[in-house]
Amino acid sequence: MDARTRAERDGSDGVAGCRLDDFLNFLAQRWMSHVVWTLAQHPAIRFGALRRALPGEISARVLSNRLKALEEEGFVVRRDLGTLPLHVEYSLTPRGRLLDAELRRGEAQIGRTKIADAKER
Amino acid sequence: MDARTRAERDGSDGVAGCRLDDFLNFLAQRWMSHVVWTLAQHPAIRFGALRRALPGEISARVLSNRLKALEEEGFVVRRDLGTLPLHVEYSLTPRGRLLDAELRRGEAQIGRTKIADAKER
DNA sequence: CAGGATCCGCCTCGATACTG
DNA sequence: CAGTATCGAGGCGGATCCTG
Repeated sequence: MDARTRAERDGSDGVAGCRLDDFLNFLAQRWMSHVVWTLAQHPAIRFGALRRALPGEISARVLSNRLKALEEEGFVVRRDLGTLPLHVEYSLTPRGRLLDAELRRGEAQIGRTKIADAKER
Repeated sequence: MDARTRAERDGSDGVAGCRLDDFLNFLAQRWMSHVVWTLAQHPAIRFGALRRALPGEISARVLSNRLKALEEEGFVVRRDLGTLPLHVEYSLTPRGRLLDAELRRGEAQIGRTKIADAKER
């Protein structure tokens, strides 16, 4: 599969907004910000607990994808604690905590701003 | 059509990340940040010029949608200058300039960070 | 020129079933 | 328990055609 960023595929390199674009896409993925937010409230948390801690129903598949992505970007560490029944803990890295701080800041900045849904009309 | 925000549909009201979620979705829509960035470089700019000023090819339909969304959120003003051939100018509101500043700040914060694509694997 | 209307492919997510 | 594999549905964005 094409592993390049969207900015790269667009040939829009060198123009402001590229890296930012990828960053926004990364964060805007469904559940992503919730996952970060929830991880930030625990020193470490297991897969199932994290899943239940999230508001609403997130499928295991998606949670797994998000955690993997976060890990790849260095926001999260995965710790496998032996076996049977499987125990895995996730926690934010220092960089992850920075991200959380940024998100909180963003939320504060938005303040009372209302943003309608992003649907096409 | 369902005009509620995703956060509302998820029943995740009251949990941190809702409004932020919508905001991220809003900004992460394709071309959105580029449109804001480009608008910020002109006091006012016409539809076609804006279209050509954007890096890569954006369809008229999508640009129209983005501008409409930005206008609805109070980031952009649309000025219709008489008729034939149609002339329409778009420009950022003070609030829109604030948004641009935030985006620039975000970009600076990201710095040399690389974020991989948001695709599923 | 500035868009609206349509059609359509692709991607993302959700649900379900399965495994070490 | 912590995932992976597979399938299907819905939504977003691109292309094309059309109009005041």
